[in-house]
Amino acid sequence: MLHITNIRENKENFITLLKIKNIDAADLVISAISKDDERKKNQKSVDDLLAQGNKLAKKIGELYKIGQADKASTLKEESSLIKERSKKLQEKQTILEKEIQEILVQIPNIPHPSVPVGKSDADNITIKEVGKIPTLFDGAKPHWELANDYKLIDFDLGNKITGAGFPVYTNKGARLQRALIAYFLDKNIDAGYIEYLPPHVVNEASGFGTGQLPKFEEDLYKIPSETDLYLIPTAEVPVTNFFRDIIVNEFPIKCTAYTPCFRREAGSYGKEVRGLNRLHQFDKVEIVQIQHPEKSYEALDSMVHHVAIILDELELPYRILQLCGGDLSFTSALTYDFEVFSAGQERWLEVSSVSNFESYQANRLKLRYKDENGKNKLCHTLNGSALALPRVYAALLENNQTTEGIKIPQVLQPYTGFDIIK
RNA sequence: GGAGAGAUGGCAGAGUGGUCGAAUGCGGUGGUCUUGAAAACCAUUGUACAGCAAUGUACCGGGGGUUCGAAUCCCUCUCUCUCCGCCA
Repeated sequence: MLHITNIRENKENFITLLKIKNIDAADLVISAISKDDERKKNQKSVDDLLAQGNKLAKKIGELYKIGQADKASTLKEESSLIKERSKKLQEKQTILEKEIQEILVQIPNIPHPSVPVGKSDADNITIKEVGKIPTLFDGAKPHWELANDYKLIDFDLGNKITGAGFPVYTNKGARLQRALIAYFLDKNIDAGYIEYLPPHVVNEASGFGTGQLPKFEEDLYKIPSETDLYLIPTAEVPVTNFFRDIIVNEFPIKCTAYTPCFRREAGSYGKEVRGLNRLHQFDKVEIVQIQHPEKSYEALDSMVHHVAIILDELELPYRILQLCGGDLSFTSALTYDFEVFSAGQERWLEVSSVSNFESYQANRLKLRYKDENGKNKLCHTLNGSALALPRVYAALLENNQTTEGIKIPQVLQPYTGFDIIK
């Protein structure tokens, strides 16, 4: 959510920049500002009235003290009247505040000026392509067939106990999954990230803090109870919300967490979701940074670099994309996607998304720091996957298949305890 | 599941109807002293909104109520703790 004073100060600029996201926000921006004008005016009336009431109450108190309570009755009446009037104005104020909030949550984050214009993922810009696309032998297979042949993943079993999109990993398949998680976490810890193992369920306030709620409720699994809870769609939600309502005094804050992620993914069917390509539950290791606004883009670069190193080590061919305005998420100002080439399907699969949210989440979270003048300012938040498991897993199976079996990259071998799956 | 206690500033902890945005201690910041540091001493130190400012207003877990006036009284919700039961 954007801050209203920020919108006031950058009105034209914001409207222009939002066009990069293919959004015409002029009406929203204008109505937010005019509602806020009204809010300010009304606030002033309320404050004046309350000040008057406070003065009266003080006077009455003094009269009582000096034993002239009889003189207080007209003042009391006056005070009652003021109270009635202020109550009405306060109700109006509450409504205005709510209306402004409702407008603000509809305005997406402002894209960074460098974000390329574009309609869809077809317009994303390839920044870099690394590694050689492997040429496979005749009879090479996609990962869902490999997973079945080598008894690594049982999709049917998951289907039976839960439903489509909830695979069961078995034997070396489970071990490989666990190895990847441990390897990713170790890499992140080595890079200075503190490991957390958060709850996999969050409350509504957390969902709001990172921007999933209220707009994207249909993407989440909800657990109805007296206080509604939500299964996390990413570790970003619990981890970033650690810092809700906090004034931090040291930068950067770097966190990493492994969690399963739960997503409804309503409306995606067919080839796109085959095998591990798109799941309702998947494992992911996330990195999160809380940064000083002046350092956040530097941090974004370092996160991109960090993810690249991991993919280098895994010996997977990958490319880095800068998302165009049309593909950029609601809350992001700038996002780089990582895609690995999965040779069995001959397609690129997104395995990481690294974003700077600037102060968009921080404003919702009330996550602030003290600047050199002691004034509270909003922090910047960033996060990225390092990495999402299933598609890395798919690419490893597909790219490393040989007629002898599936070879495990060297860096993973200490974690798996085997170097080939036969 | 049963019974009880509680929620106050960064932390600890006072405050039961008016002078309380809130004592005190710790911590933080600035200063004095010191070659430097520590100690000691002095000062300062919550958040948000409105305002150029002076200042005003709101906030003592959330919401509502009583009252001229609420951190303080009442209702309600949430959460935490203790004891008993159950249990990984």
